[in-house]
Amino acid sequence: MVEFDSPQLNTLFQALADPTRRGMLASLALGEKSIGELAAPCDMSFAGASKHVKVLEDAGLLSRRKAGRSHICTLEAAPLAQAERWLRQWEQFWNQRLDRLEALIERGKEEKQNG
Amino acid sequence: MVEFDSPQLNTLFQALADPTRRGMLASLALGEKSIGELAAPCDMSFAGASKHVKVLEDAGLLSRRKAGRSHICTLEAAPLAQAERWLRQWEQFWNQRLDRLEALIERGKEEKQNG
DNA sequence: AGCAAACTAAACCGATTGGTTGACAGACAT
DNA sequence: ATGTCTGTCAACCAATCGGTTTAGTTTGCT
Repeated sequence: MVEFDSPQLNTLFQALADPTRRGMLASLALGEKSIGELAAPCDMSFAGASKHVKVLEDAGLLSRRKAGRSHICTLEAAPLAQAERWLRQWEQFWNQRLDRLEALIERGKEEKQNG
Repeated sequence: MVEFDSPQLNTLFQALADPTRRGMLASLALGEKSIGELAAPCDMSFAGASKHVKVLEDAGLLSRRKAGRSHICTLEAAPLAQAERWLRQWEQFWNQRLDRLEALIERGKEEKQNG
């Protein structure tokens, strides 16, 4: 059966459930960023944004290295890939449903034409 | 740019962040289930499990119909597909990283041979 | 040495979460 | 009619979350 009791997935999905953090990931996809650069567009205190960064780090979604007094963050995509793999388990299921829906629509058209 | 400020994704990932709820989804993938059937393996009060079902329902992940005194739940895969689509945005990014990693490993091998 | 910049840590706050129990409602059986 | 089964709702609780402010640390600048 499908594996669902995974602390990894807990923290991962939890981290992804916040728009501020998803925004940070999107920003990181364009290249490495310091905490300050990640925090700038966030419309909240610096410390607040820094906590979001920590959540992402704890979820394994970013790594950081120190460069002078700045902390440079890099997107770590592996956990995203894991989440995607988990979601893909349902692909067959929802394709079936879509096929059924399509068939239903098709049948509706025919009835309209014939009736 | 990537779209990240989506209330849909907030509730969706939030709903997926709990192992009890992921377990319910897995159970639902095998077929329709009553609330009682979903709650049975949950090791918590009936009302507690019922609240989890409601979270999944609010996230659009399941729909229910009443049959006598039972509520029958059906998995709704569309939101899962949406989440998967969102995650797939990073596919190119992490493939790049994997390629770079692979190149690094390859270079390591060569150096071992030549040095 | 002294000050500013880039962060983290800790204490605090209100709102939400995940769970409980107990009371209630609707549908079925006798 | 009474009781039972399935499920919701409301109240409550501790813990976590998302945010703040204040203080402290490390690094760089002059």
